[in-house]
Formats: sequence, structure tokens, C-alpha cells
Amino acid sequence: MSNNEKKSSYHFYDPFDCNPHGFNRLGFNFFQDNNPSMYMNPPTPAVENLQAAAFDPTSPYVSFTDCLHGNSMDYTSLSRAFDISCSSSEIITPPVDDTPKKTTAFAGDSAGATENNNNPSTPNSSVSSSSNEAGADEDSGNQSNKKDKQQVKGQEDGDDDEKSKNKVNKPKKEKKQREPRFAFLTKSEIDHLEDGYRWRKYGQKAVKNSPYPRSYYRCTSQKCTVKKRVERSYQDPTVVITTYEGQHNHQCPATLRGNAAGMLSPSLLASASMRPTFPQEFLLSQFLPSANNNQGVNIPSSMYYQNLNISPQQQQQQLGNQVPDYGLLQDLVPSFINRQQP
DNA sequence: CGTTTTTGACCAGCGC
DNA sequence: GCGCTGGTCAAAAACG
Repeated sequence: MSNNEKKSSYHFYDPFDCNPHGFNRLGFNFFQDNNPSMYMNPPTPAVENLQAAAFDPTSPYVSFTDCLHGNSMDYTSLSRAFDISCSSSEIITPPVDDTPKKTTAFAGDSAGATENNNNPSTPNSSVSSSSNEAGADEDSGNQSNKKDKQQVKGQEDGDDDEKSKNKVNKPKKEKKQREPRFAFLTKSEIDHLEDGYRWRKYGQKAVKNSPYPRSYYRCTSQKCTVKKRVERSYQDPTVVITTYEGQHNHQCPATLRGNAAGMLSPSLLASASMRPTFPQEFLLSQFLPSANNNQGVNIPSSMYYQNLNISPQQQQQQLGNQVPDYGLLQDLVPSFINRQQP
């Protein structure tokens, strides 16, 4: 409790409280923080806060609107925010029988957006300089570091000297920079949701104050350091909290296989194939009210406005007036807006 | 037989 | 320094 209060700069917005119909409620918000503890002990849901956060210029939270408009986040931030995988399978290949009702929301922990804003969201861009940002080598660095440590530990028995040497030789302990994280709330009976990527589980821990364990997954693609944690909310056991960390540096396998093709517009597919690091179309497919999107996902058409506290007219106007080159979003936003019109 | 999951041990960071 | 907790490792087991 005291822990929560101390780290309360990170509010956890429960998006499952936006639907007047009381089911399959969905909402979303980006917010910036680097405090992972929020995911562990989310405070009381507060939709009002969400709305306030979205329009308070002093708020550390960044709304979807802001992302779209580029008020608070540039494309890099936005792409970071969207560079998360989302259940493609739940849209495309729903279970035949006991289709679990799923509703997905997400919250972006885009600390990296502030810390690493100059880090282009182009992981594919070759890094020629060895003095590149720490985040770039973090993948190999982190893991090999740990491995080395453990290897050293395993190989040398009397390596106390070595240990102390390392401690001494270590320069100033630089705080390990975390990759930006994005949390999804998914109403689902399934813990590990299909998202188009292949994951390998590498750990599981009991969560404090929760009967549900937290699972740790790593992307199985070589050199891809994206991780995700999956845990079930102890407040609402029907809600799965999936936290993504990092950016994929490869194409989404589902996209490659064409599994997702059926649901995506040609332009989206083009975007998907051209922007291997942005599988966000899966995500947005879920958010966008669509005739195809009837796989147990029932999204109230007005919820976007509810969350954003802005009228459809205003929003369309804003979007129509300033549509910067958001790449993929250019494909997405107009169709999204059009669907909102009666 | 290769891949993935399980699970106990270990490590780092943080608060007291 | 100690204890707690989150995160990771890696051997063994399970799986396909």
C-alpha cells in the first residue's frame, strides 16, 4: 500500500469502465512513466482521470488524441506506443467453440518516449557507430552481461576476487534504462493471447497480493529483445494484463504468413509489409468498430469520444485539419473516422 | 529430436 | 547490512 502511494505518479487507468452498456467495455490511453509497479498494484479505476489526463497539458499522460495530433508525441513516440503486438488471432482465427470474450485496451508506458525520443523507431536502420545509444546494444549487452556473470560464477569457484574486482572496476553504476513499456488490458479467459509473434516463456513468478502468477515471455525471433509479461488482474480476474517491452526488429510472423491478411485493407497490408516494426494494425483492428470485428469484441462506437472527451465533429475537424505523415495512421485514421459517421 | 514450458535458484535494486 | 521483490537464468521435463 505504501508502495503504491509512493509510486503513485503512475496511475493505472482501468479502461473497462467506459461502456454504458456494461459489457466489453474498452478504452485506452497512453501515459508516460517508467514505473513498472503500476502494473502490479493498480489503484482504483478512474475514468475521469483518464479524460482529464488526456487534456491536461501538464499531465504526464498522453492521450490517443495527442498521439494522433502530434501534440505530445512525435511519430517516433507514437510508433513506439504502437509498436506492440496485439491479438491478431482473436480477430482472425477465433476459437470455434468456447470463444472467450475478449476486449483489449492498452496503456502505454512510454518512458522511452521521453528518454529516448531521439531514438528513431527504425530498429532496422543499421547502426554503424559503436557509440550508439545504449538501448541499441542493450539486447546483446544485457543478456550477455548476465550470462557472462553467471558463467563466470559457474566456471570459477574461488572467484570472490573476481567479483570484487568487477565491483571495483565497474564505473559509476549507470542505471539500466528500461525499454518503453505498454500495458494491455484484455478481457479474456486466456492468459497468453495470440498476437502474431512467437514467444518463449522464460519465467514465472508469483505476484504479490495476487493469487495469479506473472509469466515472462521473450520474442523467439533472433536478436529481437522484445519481452512481455502476462498476468491476470487480481482486482478483476477476467482481465489479463499484458505488458510489452521493447520493439520488434523483425516482421510479424503472422503478417508474413498472411494470417492477418483477411482482416486488413490492402493499404494496411502494404503498411504492414513495409513497416515490419509496426504490427499495430492488429491492435487498431481491434479498436476500430468494424463489421468484421464481431469476434466477441463489441466496441461502442462512441467510446473513443467518451475517452477523449471530444465531440466527433471536433475530432474529425482536428484530424482533418492536420494530418501529419503518420505513416500507418494515415491509413487508419480516416477509415476510423468515417466509420464513426452515421 | 528440436522446441517450448516448468521451476528452483540466482541476481539486482530498493527501502528500512 | 538485511530482507523483500521483480526479473532472469538454465537444467530438466514436457511437448509435438
